[in-house]
Amino acid sequence: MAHIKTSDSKTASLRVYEQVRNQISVGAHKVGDRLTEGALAEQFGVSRTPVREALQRLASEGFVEVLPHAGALVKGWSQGDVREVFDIRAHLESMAAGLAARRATAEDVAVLQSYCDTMKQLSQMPTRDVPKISEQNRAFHAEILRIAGNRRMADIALNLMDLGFLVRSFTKFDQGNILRSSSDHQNLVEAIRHGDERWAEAIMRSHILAAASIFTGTAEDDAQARMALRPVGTTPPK
Amino acid sequence: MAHIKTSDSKTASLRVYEQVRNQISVGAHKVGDRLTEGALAEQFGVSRTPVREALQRLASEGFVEVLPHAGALVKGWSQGDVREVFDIRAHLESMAAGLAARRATAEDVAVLQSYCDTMKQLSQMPTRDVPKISEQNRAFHAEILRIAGNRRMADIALNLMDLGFLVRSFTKFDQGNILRSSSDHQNLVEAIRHGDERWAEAIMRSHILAAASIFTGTAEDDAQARMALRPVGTTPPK
DNA sequence: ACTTGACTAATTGTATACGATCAATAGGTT
DNA sequence: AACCTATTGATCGTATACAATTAGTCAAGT
Repeated sequence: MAHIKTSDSKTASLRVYEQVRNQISVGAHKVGDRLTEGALAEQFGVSRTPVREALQRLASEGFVEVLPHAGALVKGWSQGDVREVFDIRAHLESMAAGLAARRATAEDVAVLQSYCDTMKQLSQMPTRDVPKISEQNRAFHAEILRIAGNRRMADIALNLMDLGFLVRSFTKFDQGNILRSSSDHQNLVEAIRHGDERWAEAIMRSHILAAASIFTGTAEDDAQARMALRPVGTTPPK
Repeated sequence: MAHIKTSDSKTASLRVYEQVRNQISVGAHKVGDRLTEGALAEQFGVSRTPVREALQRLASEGFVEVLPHAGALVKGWSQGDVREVFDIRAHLESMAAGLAARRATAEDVAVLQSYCDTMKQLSQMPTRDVPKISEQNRAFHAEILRIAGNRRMADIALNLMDLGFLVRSFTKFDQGNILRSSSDHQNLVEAIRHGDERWAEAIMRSHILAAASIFTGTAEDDAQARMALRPVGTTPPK
């Protein structure tokens, strides 16, 4: 049996990559699960080759860790990992906010304002649609990175941001946190509108470090994450 | 013709990756060259599969760009690209230097000092062994990143540093630049030895921005690089 | 001269097969 | 029991074959 014709024009590698990535981020694969090439190939109805490529990409982006002959492990996050990622983001994105403040055009500011407004609306609705808020949040940050004009930096920062979704503790974002975050965004728009680099940098820094403290302060639910995690820092390539 | 048994224990993918990477960095493949999977496979006596993996890794690291059906292009560098990379490095590595100043043990400082001494010796020899100096330089920076204790950041920064070898304008490092660089390193060791975060950060920042100006200031040799250049209005050093 | 369109050769994308390698397990020895 | 060693089964690393896609070419039409 050969071809169930997939009207999907993308390559199989990409489809598998996106699917697995999504499965991980919604928790379908828990931390420490072993993803073997054969199993995934069967699940998606493709051969091992595209699965391999997908896993390698996921590994290079930090979502999984491939062990030589033991399957790919879904990576867990220690508090140290969270701290690492948010530290880097705090530096890179505050730099980006500063650049954005210097470079933003009127249209850029308008776009930012619109993202900000949408998020404000969402955050005030009684039922918090956390995934949607999260999406708007990502778009807002991505837009600032775009305006900053350093493509490489944007790629790095966005990847780090997406990695954060591995820690799917959306519940940690209570109403108060969301409102504060939304307010931070509005301040960022103002700082950028006025071209105030220092202010923009400072807001972004505190904005991200605040998010970091939410995670590191209350990281309780993944006991399994910590268990599955080998004492960090030691990737043992022989 | 099947297997020439290579006593090399590494995987073929890795060997191909390293070889191609090296070939690019020493200029055996010029900017814009098309590397096809088949040709590389034949050249290295392996099948296309490991070549594919090597190329994908090289692409994810920015050394080449894979075009869907036209082979992998060896990437060139515009002045904008150089500016981007050094901007990011300036932020990440100054952050690392600050962390290192806070965390370094006596042994750490000793190691740094030894790298620094070696480099000082090399830089004072009449015949500049630029590759060796470059290697020591990399080791020095890598050590600071290691001491900083943020492995992710170290990975990112090292990759950016290695990317710099694509711009193989070693000749641009004249005696003066090398001596200044060596002196920067000694100052960095002092700052870290005294646990002076701010000082370490500042030195690293200026150290890297100085290197950036060497590249951007005299990037003349790639005509196509200039063509790809956009009047990117980023950070005019005042 | 310039565009258009079909054709061809080259290249990648994917499937499959097989051997190599390693983790896990069982069994024997001290 | 604790330790070592041989076996085994699962999993990967690589080679090879084939299908799908597209870049490049060239001739015909405007």
